[in-house]
Amino acid sequence: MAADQLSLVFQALADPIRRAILTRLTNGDATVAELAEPFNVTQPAISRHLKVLEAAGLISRSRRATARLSHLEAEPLRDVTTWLARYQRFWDESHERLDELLAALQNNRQNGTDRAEAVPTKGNEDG
Amino acid sequence: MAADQLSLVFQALADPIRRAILTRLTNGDATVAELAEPFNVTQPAISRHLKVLEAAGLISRSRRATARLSHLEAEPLRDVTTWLARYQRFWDESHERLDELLAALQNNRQNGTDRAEAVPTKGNEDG
DNA sequence: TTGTTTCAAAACGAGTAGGTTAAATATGCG
DNA sequence: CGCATATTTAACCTACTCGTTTTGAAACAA
Repeated sequence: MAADQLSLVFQALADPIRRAILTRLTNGDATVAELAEPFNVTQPAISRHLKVLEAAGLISRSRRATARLSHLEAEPLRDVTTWLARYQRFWDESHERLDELLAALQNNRQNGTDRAEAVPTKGNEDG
Repeated sequence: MAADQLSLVFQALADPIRRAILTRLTNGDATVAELAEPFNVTQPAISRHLKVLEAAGLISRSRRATARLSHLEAEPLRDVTTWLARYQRFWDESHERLDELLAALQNNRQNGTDRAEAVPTKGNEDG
Protein backbone atom coordinates (compact mmCIF):
# COMPACT_ATOMS: atom_id res chain seq x y z
CA MET A 1 0.00 0.00 0.00
CA ALA A 2 1.62 3.21 -1.23
CA ALA A 3 5.13 2.17 -0.29
CA ASP A 4 8.06 4.56 -0.21
CA GLN A 5 9.84 5.35 -3.45
CA LEU A 6 12.80 3.06 -2.80
CA SER A 7 10.50 0.13 -2.19
CA LEU A 8 8.65 0.88 -5.40
CA VAL A 9 11.92 0.87 -7.31
CA PHE A 10 13.13 -2.41 -5.80
CA GLN A 11 9.72 -3.92 -6.40
CA ALA A 12 9.81 -2.80 -10.01
CA LEU A 13 13.27 -4.30 -10.48
CA ALA A 14 12.20 -7.61 -8.96
CA ASP A 15 10.59 -8.72 -12.22
CA PRO A 16 12.81 -10.05 -15.04
CA ILE A 17 10.50 -8.72 -17.73
CA ARG A 18 10.64 -5.23 -16.28
CA ARG A 19 14.42 -5.37 -16.01
CA ALA A 20 14.58 -6.51 -19.61
CA ILE A 21 12.38 -3.61 -20.61
CA LEU A 22 14.77 -1.19 -18.93
CA THR A 23 17.67 -2.86 -20.69
CA ARG A 24 15.89 -2.49 -23.99
CA LEU A 25 15.28 1.20 -23.32
CA THR A 26 18.99 1.84 -23.00
CA ASN A 27 18.97 1.45 -26.78
CA GLY A 28 16.43 4.22 -27.13
CA ASP A 29 12.73 4.94 -26.70
CA ALA A 30 10.27 2.28 -27.77
CA THR A 31 6.55 1.70 -28.26
CA VAL A 32 4.51 -0.73 -26.23
CA ALA A 33 4.32 -3.13 -29.15
CA GLU A 34 8.09 -3.03 -29.58
CA LEU A 35 8.62 -3.69 -25.90
CA ALA A 36 6.13 -6.55 -25.92
CA GLU A 37 7.64 -8.29 -28.92
CA PRO A 38 10.40 -10.32 -27.19
CA PHE A 39 8.09 -11.82 -24.57
CA ASN A 40 5.46 -14.50 -24.46
CA VAL A 41 2.93 -12.26 -22.76
CA THR A 42 0.04 -10.24 -24.11
CA GLN A 43 0.16 -6.53 -24.75
CA PRO A 44 -1.99 -5.57 -21.74
CA ALA A 45 0.49 -7.36 -19.51
CA ILE A 46 3.33 -5.24 -20.86
CA SER A 47 1.15 -2.20 -20.50
CA ARG A 48 0.85 -2.89 -16.81
CA HIS A 49 4.55 -3.55 -16.41
CA LEU A 50 5.11 -0.11 -17.88
CA LYS A 51 2.69 1.32 -15.37
CA VAL A 52 4.72 -0.19 -12.55
CA LEU A 53 7.94 1.18 -14.02
CA GLU A 54 6.37 4.60 -14.40
CA ALA A 55 5.11 4.60 -10.81
CA ALA A 56 8.66 3.83 -9.70
CA GLY A 57 9.92 6.76 -11.75
CA LEU A 58 12.00 4.46 -13.93
CA ILE A 59 10.38 5.50 -17.20
CA SER A 60 8.51 8.49 -18.59
CA ARG A 61 6.08 8.40 -21.48
CA SER A 62 5.13 10.50 -24.46
CA ARG A 63 2.95 10.23 -27.52
CA ARG A 64 3.80 9.91 -31.17
CA ALA A 65 0.60 9.66 -33.17
CA THR A 66 -1.32 6.70 -31.77
CA ALA A 67 1.79 5.15 -30.28
CA ARG A 68 3.16 5.83 -26.80
CA LEU A 69 6.89 5.98 -26.36
CA SER A 70 8.62 4.86 -23.19
CA HIS A 71 11.79 6.64 -22.15
CA LEU A 72 14.30 5.40 -19.60
CA GLU A 73 14.60 7.53 -16.46
CA ALA A 74 17.59 6.24 -14.57
CA GLU A 75 17.51 8.71 -11.72
CA PRO A 76 15.91 6.30 -9.22
CA LEU A 77 18.69 3.84 -9.94
CA ARG A 78 21.12 6.37 -8.60
CA ASP A 79 19.22 6.30 -5.30
CA VAL A 80 19.42 2.53 -5.29
CA THR A 81 23.16 2.69 -5.81
CA THR A 82 23.44 5.21 -3.01
CA TRP A 83 21.56 2.89 -0.70
CA LEU A 84 23.78 0.00 -1.71
CA ALA A 85 27.00 1.91 -1.26
CA ARG A 86 26.65 1.57 2.47
CA TYR A 87 27.12 -2.18 2.21
CA GLN A 88 30.04 -2.13 -0.14
CA ARG A 89 32.56 -2.64 2.64
CA PHE A 90 30.79 -5.84 3.63
CA TRP A 91 31.44 -7.53 0.35
CA ASP A 92 34.94 -6.18 0.08
CA GLU A 93 36.67 -9.09 1.79
CA SER A 94 40.02 -7.44 2.22
CA HIS A 95 38.53 -4.59 4.23
CA GLU A 96 35.82 -6.43 6.07
CA ARG A 97 37.74 -6.95 9.30
CA LEU A 98 38.94 -3.39 9.44
CA ASP A 99 35.54 -1.97 8.75
CA GLU A 100 33.91 -4.14 11.36
CA LEU A 101 36.40 -2.74 13.83
CA LEU A 102 35.63 0.80 12.73
CA ALA A 103 31.92 0.13 13.04
CA ALA A 104 32.46 -1.20 16.54
CA LEU A 105 34.44 1.90 17.47
CA GLN A 106 31.71 4.14 16.13
CA ASN A 107 29.17 2.25 18.16
CA ASN A 108 31.20 2.79 21.29
CA ARG A 109 31.40 6.55 21.05
CA GLN A 110 27.67 7.06 21.03
CA ASN A 111 27.55 10.76 20.21
CA GLY A 112 24.65 10.74 17.77
CA THR A 113 26.16 12.18 14.67
CA ASP A 114 23.93 12.62 11.63
CA ARG A 115 25.65 9.85 9.78
CA ALA A 116 24.46 7.26 12.25
CA GLU A 117 22.63 4.29 10.81
CA ALA A 118 20.25 4.18 13.70
CA VAL A 119 17.84 1.34 13.96
CA PRO A 120 14.42 2.61 12.88
CA THR A 121 12.15 3.99 15.51
CA LYS A 122 9.11 1.95 16.40
CA GLY A 123 7.15 1.84 13.19
CA ASN A 124 9.68 0.81 10.58
CA GLU A 125 11.78 2.16 7.72
CA ASP A 126 15.41 1.60 7.12
CA GLY A 127 18.24 4.03 7.61
CA MET B 1 7.73 -18.90 -9.06
CA ALA B 2 11.30 -19.91 -8.22
CA ALA B 3 12.69 -16.73 -9.67
CA ASP B 4 16.34 -16.16 -10.51
CA GLN B 5 18.71 -15.02 -7.82
CA LEU B 6 18.72 -11.38 -8.85
CA SER B 7 14.95 -11.25 -8.71
CA LEU B 8 15.00 -12.81 -5.26
CA VAL B 9 17.43 -10.18 -4.07
CA PHE B 10 15.43 -7.28 -5.49
CA GLN B 11 12.27 -8.79 -4.07
CA ALA B 12 13.90 -9.11 -0.66
CA LEU B 13 15.04 -5.48 -0.78
CA ALA B 14 11.58 -4.26 -1.74
CA ASP B 15 10.37 -4.44 1.86
CA PRO B 16 11.34 -1.62 4.27
CA ILE B 17 11.43 -3.96 7.25
CA ARG B 18 13.85 -6.27 5.49
CA ARG B 19 16.07 -3.38 4.46
CA ALA B 20 16.05 -2.15 8.03
CA ILE B 21 17.05 -5.61 9.21
CA LEU B 22 20.04 -5.56 6.86
CA THR B 23 20.96 -2.12 8.13
CA ARG B 24 20.78 -3.37 11.68
CA LEU B 25 23.01 -6.29 10.82
CA THR B 26 25.78 -3.97 9.68
CA ASN B 27 26.23 -3.36 13.40
CA GLY B 28 26.78 -7.05 14.03
CA ASP B 29 24.92 -10.32 14.30
CA ALA B 30 21.58 -10.31 16.08
CA THR B 31 18.91 -12.66 17.37
CA VAL B 32 15.39 -12.78 16.01
CA ALA B 33 14.05 -11.09 19.12
CA GLU B 34 16.57 -8.27 18.77
CA LEU B 35 15.68 -7.81 15.13
CA ALA B 36 11.97 -7.81 15.90
CA GLU B 37 12.19 -5.24 18.66
CA PRO B 38 12.05 -2.03 16.59
CA PHE B 39 8.95 -3.01 14.64
CA ASN B 40 5.26 -3.23 15.28
CA VAL B 41 5.01 -6.76 13.97
CA THR B 42 5.01 -10.06 15.74
CA GLN B 43 8.09 -12.20 16.01
CA PRO B 44 6.89 -14.89 13.57
CA ALA B 45 6.55 -12.18 10.94
CA ILE B 46 10.21 -11.28 11.43
CA SER B 47 11.07 -14.95 11.31
CA ARG B 48 9.59 -15.10 7.84
CA HIS B 49 11.32 -11.94 6.72
CA LEU B 50 14.56 -13.60 7.73
CA LYS B 51 13.62 -16.62 5.68
CA VAL B 52 13.19 -14.39 2.64
CA LEU B 53 16.53 -12.72 3.27
CA GLU B 54 18.20 -16.09 3.65
CA ALA B 55 16.67 -17.39 0.42
CA ALA B 56 18.09 -14.33 -1.33
CA GLY B 57 21.51 -15.09 0.15
CA LEU B 58 21.54 -11.82 2.06
CA ILE B 59 21.95 -13.39 5.49
CA SER B 60 23.31 -16.60 6.96
CA ARG B 61 22.30 -18.08 10.28
CA SER B 62 23.88 -19.85 13.22
CA ARG B 63 22.91 -20.95 16.70
CA ARG B 64 23.89 -19.71 20.11
CA ALA B 65 22.08 -21.74 22.74
CA THR B 66 18.38 -21.47 21.97
CA ALA B 67 18.83 -18.30 20.00
CA ARG B 68 19.57 -18.07 16.29
CA LEU B 69 21.94 -15.40 15.08
CA SER B 70 21.55 -13.69 11.74
CA HIS B 71 24.67 -12.59 9.91
CA LEU B 72 24.81 -10.15 7.01
CA GLU B 73 25.98 -11.63 3.70
CA ALA B 74 26.49 -8.72 1.35
CA GLU B 75 27.73 -10.68 -1.64
CA PRO B 76 24.40 -10.54 -3.52
CA LEU B 77 24.44 -6.78 -3.17
CA ARG B 78 27.60 -6.75 -5.20
CA ASP B 79 25.67 -8.44 -8.01
CA VAL B 80 22.97 -5.82 -7.73
CA THR B 81 25.54 -3.08 -8.01
CA THR B 82 27.04 -4.79 -11.02
CA TRP B 83 23.65 -4.88 -12.67
CA LEU B 84 23.07 -1.23 -11.87
CA ALA B 85 26.44 -0.12 -13.15
CA ARG B 86 25.18 -0.53 -16.67
CA TYR B 87 22.72 2.32 -16.16
CA GLN B 88 25.08 4.69 -14.48
CA ARG B 89 25.74 6.62 -17.67
CA PHE B 90 22.02 7.35 -17.93
CA TRP B 91 21.86 9.26 -14.70
CA ASP B 92 25.19 10.92 -15.22
CA GLU B 93 23.88 13.97 -17.03
CA SER B 94 27.23 15.34 -18.08
CA HIS B 95 28.15 12.16 -19.92
CA GLU B 96 24.77 11.13 -21.18
CA ARG B 97 25.16 12.49 -24.70
CA LEU B 98 28.62 11.06 -25.12
CA ASP B 99 27.64 7.67 -23.80
CA GLU B 100 24.59 7.49 -26.01
CA LEU B 101 26.88 8.10 -28.94
CA LEU B 102 29.25 5.39 -27.76
CA ALA B 103 26.36 3.00 -27.32
CA ALA B 104 25.18 3.76 -30.82
CA LEU B 105 28.64 3.13 -32.19
CA GLN B 106 28.87 -0.16 -30.38
CA ASN B 107 25.51 -1.15 -31.75
CA ASN B 108 26.71 -0.43 -35.25
CA ARG B 109 29.71 -2.72 -35.17
CA GLN B 110 27.65 -5.80 -34.49
CA ASN B 111 30.46 -8.25 -33.78
CA GLY B 112 28.84 -10.07 -30.85
CA THR B 113 31.20 -9.32 -28.03
CA ASP B 114 30.34 -10.72 -24.61
CA ARG B 115 29.44 -7.32 -23.31
CA ALA B 116 26.45 -6.96 -25.60
CA GLU B 117 23.20 -6.01 -23.91
CA ALA B 118 21.07 -7.93 -26.32
CA VAL B 119 17.34 -7.82 -25.93
CA PRO B 120 16.22 -11.13 -24.45
CA THR B 121 15.35 -13.93 -26.80
CA LYS B 122 11.71 -14.96 -26.92
CA GLY B 123 10.99 -16.10 -23.41
CA ASN B 124 12.34 -13.36 -21.18
CA GLU B 125 15.24 -12.46 -18.89
CA ASP B 126 17.29 -9.35 -18.95
CA GLY B 127 20.80 -8.96 -20.19
C1' DT C 1 -18.32 10.04 -39.88
C1' DT C 2 -16.34 5.61 -40.24
C1' DG C 3 -12.66 2.81 -39.72
C1' DT C 4 -7.80 1.48 -38.30
C1' DT C 5 -4.14 1.38 -35.28
C1' DT C 6 -2.27 1.47 -30.74
C1' DC C 7 -2.76 1.34 -26.38
C1' DA C 8 -5.28 1.45 -21.56
C1' DA C 9 -8.84 -0.12 -18.44
C1' DA C 10 -12.07 -3.45 -16.64
C1' DA C 11 -13.12 -7.85 -14.94
C1' DC C 12 -11.68 -12.19 -13.66
C1' DG C 13 -8.64 -16.16 -11.69
C1' DA C 14 -4.50 -18.37 -9.71
C1' DG C 15 -0.82 -17.72 -6.99
C1' DT C 16 2.05 -15.11 -3.68
C1' DA C 17 3.10 -11.85 0.28
C1' DG C 18 2.73 -10.39 4.62
C1' DG C 19 0.29 -10.23 8.69
C1' DT C 20 -1.98 -12.71 12.69
C1' DT C 21 -2.65 -16.49 16.56
C1' DA C 22 -1.79 -20.97 18.20
C1' DA C 23 0.86 -25.09 18.30
C1' DA C 24 5.30 -27.52 17.54
C1' DT C 25 10.30 -27.80 17.89
C1' DA C 26 15.15 -27.25 19.67
C1' DT C 27 18.42 -26.13 23.29
C1' DG C 28 19.99 -25.74 27.78
C1' DC C 29 19.10 -25.78 32.95
C1' DG C 30 17.93 -27.77 37.54
C1' DC D 1 13.02 -35.85 33.02
C1' DG D 2 10.37 -31.53 33.25
C1' DC D 3 10.50 -26.81 32.30
C1' DA D 4 11.76 -22.22 30.39
C1' DT D 5 13.47 -19.72 26.43
C1' DA D 6 13.81 -18.70 21.59
C1' DT D 7 12.31 -19.55 17.34
C1' DT D 8 9.86 -22.05 13.57
C1' DT D 9 5.82 -24.04 11.48
C1' DA D 10 0.90 -24.45 10.60
C1' DA D 11 -3.41 -22.56 9.60
C1' DC D 12 -5.82 -18.81 8.37
C1' DC D 13 -6.97 -14.10 6.45
C1' DT D 14 -6.62 -10.12 3.38
C1' DA D 15 -4.58 -7.84 -0.20
C1' DC D 16 -1.77 -7.56 -4.00
C1' DT D 17 0.61 -9.37 -8.31
C1' DC D 18 0.69 -11.12 -12.81
C1' DG D 19 -1.44 -13.22 -16.24
C1' DT D 20 -5.59 -13.62 -19.27
C1' DT D 21 -9.67 -11.94 -22.44
C1' DT D 22 -12.83 -8.40 -23.50
C1' DT D 23 -14.09 -3.71 -23.86
C1' DG D 24 -13.05 1.29 -24.22
C1' DA D 25 -10.52 5.38 -25.69
C1' DA D 26 -7.15 8.42 -28.38
C1' DA D 27 -5.12 9.78 -32.62
C1' DC D 28 -5.25 9.88 -37.24
C1' DA D 29 -6.56 8.78 -42.22
C1' DA D 30 -10.03 8.42 -45.79
